[in-house]
Amino acid sequence: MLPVIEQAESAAGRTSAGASDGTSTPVRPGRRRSEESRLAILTAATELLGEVGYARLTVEGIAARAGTGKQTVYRWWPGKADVLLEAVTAHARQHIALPDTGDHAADLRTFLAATFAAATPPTTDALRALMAEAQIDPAFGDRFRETLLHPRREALGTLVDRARTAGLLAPQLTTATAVDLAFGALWYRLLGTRDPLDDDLAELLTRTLLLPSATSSGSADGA
Amino acid sequence: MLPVIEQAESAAGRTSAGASDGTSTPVRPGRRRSEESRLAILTAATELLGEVGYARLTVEGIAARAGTGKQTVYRWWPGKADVLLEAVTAHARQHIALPDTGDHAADLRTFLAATFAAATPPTTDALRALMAEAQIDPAFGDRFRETLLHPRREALGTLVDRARTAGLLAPQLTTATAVDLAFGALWYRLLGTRDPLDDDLAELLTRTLLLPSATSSGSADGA
Amino acid sequence: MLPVIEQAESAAGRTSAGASDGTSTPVRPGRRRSEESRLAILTAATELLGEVGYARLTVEGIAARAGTGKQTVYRWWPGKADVLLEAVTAHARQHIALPDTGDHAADLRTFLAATFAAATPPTTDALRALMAEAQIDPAFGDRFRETLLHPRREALGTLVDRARTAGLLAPQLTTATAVDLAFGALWYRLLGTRDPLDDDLAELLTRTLLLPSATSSGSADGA
Amino acid sequence: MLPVIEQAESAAGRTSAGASDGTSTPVRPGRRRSEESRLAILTAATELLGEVGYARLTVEGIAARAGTGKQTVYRWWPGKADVLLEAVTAHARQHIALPDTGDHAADLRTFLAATFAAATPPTTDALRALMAEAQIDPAFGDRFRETLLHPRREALGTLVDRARTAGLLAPQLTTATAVDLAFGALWYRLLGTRDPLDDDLAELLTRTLLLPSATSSGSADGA
DNA sequence: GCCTAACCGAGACGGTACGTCACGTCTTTGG
DNA sequence: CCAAAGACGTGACGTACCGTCTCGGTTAGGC
Repeated sequence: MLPVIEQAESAAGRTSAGASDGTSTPVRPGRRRSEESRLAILTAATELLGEVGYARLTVEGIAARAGTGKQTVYRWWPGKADVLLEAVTAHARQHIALPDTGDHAADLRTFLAATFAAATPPTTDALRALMAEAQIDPAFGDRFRETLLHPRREALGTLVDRARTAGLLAPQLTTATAVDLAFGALWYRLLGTRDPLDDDLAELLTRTLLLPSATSSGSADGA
Repeated sequence: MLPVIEQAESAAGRTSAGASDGTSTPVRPGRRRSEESRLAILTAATELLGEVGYARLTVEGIAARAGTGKQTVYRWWPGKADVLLEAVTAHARQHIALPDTGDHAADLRTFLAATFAAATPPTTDALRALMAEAQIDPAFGDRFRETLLHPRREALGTLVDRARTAGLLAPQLTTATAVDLAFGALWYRLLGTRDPLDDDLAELLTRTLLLPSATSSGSADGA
Repeated sequence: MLPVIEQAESAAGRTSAGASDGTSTPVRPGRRRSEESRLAILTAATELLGEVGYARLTVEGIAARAGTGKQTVYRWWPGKADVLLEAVTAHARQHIALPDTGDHAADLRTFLAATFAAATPPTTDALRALMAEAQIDPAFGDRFRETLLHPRREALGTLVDRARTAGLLAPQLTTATAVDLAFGALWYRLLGTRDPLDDDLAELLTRTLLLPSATSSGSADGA
Repeated sequence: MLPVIEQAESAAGRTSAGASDGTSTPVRPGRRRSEESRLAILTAATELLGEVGYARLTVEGIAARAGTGKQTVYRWWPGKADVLLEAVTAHARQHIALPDTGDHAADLRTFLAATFAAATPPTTDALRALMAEAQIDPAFGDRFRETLLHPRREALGTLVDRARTAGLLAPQLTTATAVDLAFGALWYRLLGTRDPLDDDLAELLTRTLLLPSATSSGSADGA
C-alpha cells in the first residue's frame, strides 16, 4: 500500500536543480519563486471554483483573491485550467495509494473505492472542469491526459494486470478494456448523470470485471 | 427496428400547428421564422466546429458564415452550444433506431454498434464540445442531459430491461448500472482516451453486461 | 393679431385632398391613412420624450405606446425626430400670432413674449432635441431649418423690418442681425444656460434692438 | 493679454503630482497611462468627425484609427463626446487669451474676434456636435457646461464687467444678459443659420452691448 | 557593499467576443 | 392598400477577460 505515484512537481518546469552529476547547478541569481504566492494561488483557484463555477473563474479573479499580480499566475501556469490541474494532482498524489495485499480482487475493490472517495465535492468540480477544458483546448488536453489520466490508468492497469495474470479477469476483457470500463463508469457518473460514486459501484465493477469465482467467496459473499 | 425516438423539434417551439379539430388555429400575424436561416446556422456551426474547434467557434462567426445577423442566432438559441445540440440531436434522431428482433443480445449489440457508428468525426467533435459545455454552464448542462443524454439512456435502458426480464442480464447489474457501464465506455473513449468506438467494443460490452449463456451460442460463437 | 403662419401639413406630403376646384380628387384606392394612428403617434412621441428623454426615445417605443406597428411610423415619417418636428410645428402654428397694432416696439415685445411663452416644458424638451438632431443628421437639419427656423425668422423679420422702416432700429443693426440676436438669446438660454425665457428678456431684447427713443416713452413707460 | 484660463488637465485627473513638500508623493505602482495613446485618440476623433460626421463617429472607429483598444478609450472617457470635449477645450485653452489693455471696448472686441476666429471648420463641427450631445445626454450636458460653457462665460463676463464698472455698458443690460446676447449670437449662427462668424459680428456685438459713446470715438469710428 | 538578475504587486495596454439594443426593411395575416 | 405583428440583416454599444507589457519595489546571489 505504499508506492504513491510520483508526478511532475509543476507544469512550469524551469527547475534549477541539476541531476546527480555536479556539472549543472546553474543556480540562477535573483529573487526566488514565492512559495507563499504559489499556495495562495492554488487555494484561491480552488475556492473560487466552488464559489462561482468554472465559467466565471478568471485568472484576474484568482490573482485578486490570492493577493498577487496577474503576471505571477501567468509566469508559472499557462492558464486557469493548469492551476486547477496542479491543485488536483497534488491532492490525488496524497490520497490514492496502490494496494498490494495478495488478494487481487480486494486490492482492486480497495483502489476503486479510494479513487471514488477522493472524488468528493471539493475535487469533483475541478475534475469536471478539467475534463471539459481538455475537450476545448487541445494543448491542455495533452497535458491533462499526460499528468492526470495516464498515471491513473497505469495505476489501475497494474492492479488489473495482476488479476489477469492470476486468471481472475473476465475472459472477454483485456487489461485496457477493463480499465476503460472502470474509469468510464467513474467519469460518466461525474460528467453525465452526476450520481454519487460510492462503494457499491466499486463492488459492482470488481464483480463485473473479474470472474465470479474471484469475488463470490473470496471477499464479499463470504462462506 | 422501427420506432425512432421522437424528440423536441426545436428549442424554440411556439409552433402554430393546429390539430385536425378546428379549435386551435392561433396563426399569429407577423413574419415567419426563416427555415433557410435556421438550416444555414446549423450547417455553419457544424462546419466551423470542424474547422477551428469549439474554443474559437463564436456566435459571431456562425452568424457570419450563415449569412444571418447575430441576433437571429440569439433569438432562437441561448448560445453556440445549443446550436450544436440541435444539430446533433437532429442527427441522432435520424440514425439510431431501436431494434426489436426478439434476440435481446443481438438487439443490444446492434444498438450499441449503431450508436458507435453515429459517433464519427463530424459528430464526435460536437459531442465532446457539448459534454464540455455541460460541465461549464450548468443551465446548458440541464438542457443537454434532458435532450440528449436522457433519451439515449432510455433507449438503451429499454433494451437492457428486455434482456433483464428474459433473465439474460448479469446478476450483479441493475438496468441503470448496465447502462452506466455502456455509456461510460462510450464517453470515456470519446473524452479521455480518444480511442475508436468500433464494433468490437459493442461486442465486448454485450458479453460483459449479459450472462455468458446469452451470447455464447445465441449469436457470436454460434453452434 | 390674426394671420397665423401656415406651414406644411406634414413632412410626408402625399395628401389626397384636392383644391377647391373639382378637377383633382385623385382619391387613390386602398385603405386611407388612419388619422387615429397619426395622432396616437404624435402624442406617444411627446409623452415618451418627457418621460425618458430623447436619447432613450425610440421608434419602437413610440409605436408600442401608440398601439401601432413600427412600419406605420416609418411609412409617414423618416424617423423619430420628424415625428417630434410635426408635433412642435403644429403647436407653434396654433399659439404664436403675428401682431400688427401700429406700435412697432410693442408688437415686437408682444411677439417675443408669445414666442417665449410657447417655449415651456412640454415643448422645450422637443425643441432642444430637434436642434440637437439637426446638428447630428444633416438631412434632418435641412428639414428642421426649412420647417421651423426659417418661418420663425421670417415672422420676426417682418416685425423688425417694420420697425427699421420706421427708423426705430438701432443703427448698427440690419434686420438679419437683429433677428440673430433675438433668436440667439432664445436658443442660447434653451440649450446653454437653461435659464427661463421670461417677459423680462422680451423687454430687454426690445430695448436693445430698438433705439432708446422707440421704447422709453413710446410704449412701456408711456407719456 | 496674458492670463489664459486654466482648466482641468484631463478628464482623468489622478495625478501623482505632489507639492514641493515631501509629504505627498503617492506615485502609484503599475504601468503609466500612455500619452501616445491619449493623443492618438484625440487626433483620431477629430479627424473622423470631419470625415464622417458625428452621427457615424463611433468609439470603435476612433479606437481603430488611433490603433488602440476600445477599452483604452472607455477607461479614460465616458464616450465619444467627452473625447471631443477634451480636444476642443485643449484647443480653446491655447488660442483664446483674455486681453486687458485698459480700452474696455477694444478688449471686448478683441476677445470676441478671437473667439470667433477659433470657431473655424475643424472646431465648429466639434462644437455643434458637443452642444447637440449636451441636449441628448443630460450627464454629458453637465460636464459640457462645466468645462466649456462656464469658463467661456466667465472670461467674457470679466471683460463685460470691467466695461460695466467703467459705465460703458448699455443701461438695460446686466453682465449676465450681455454675455447671453454675445454667446447667443455665436451659438445661433453655429447651430441655426450656419452663417460665418466674422469680425463684423464682433464689432456689431461690441457696439450693441456698450453705449454708443464707448465705441464711437474710442476705436472704430475714431478721429 | 554594491551590482545584476529575477520575482513581486499593480495596473494600463491592444485585442476579441460577448450579449443587448435599436435601426430600418421585409413578410405575414387580416381589415 | 393600409395596419398590426414580428422576424430579418446590420452595426454599434459598453463590458469582461484575455495575455502582454511596463512600472517601482523587493530579494537574492556573485563579485
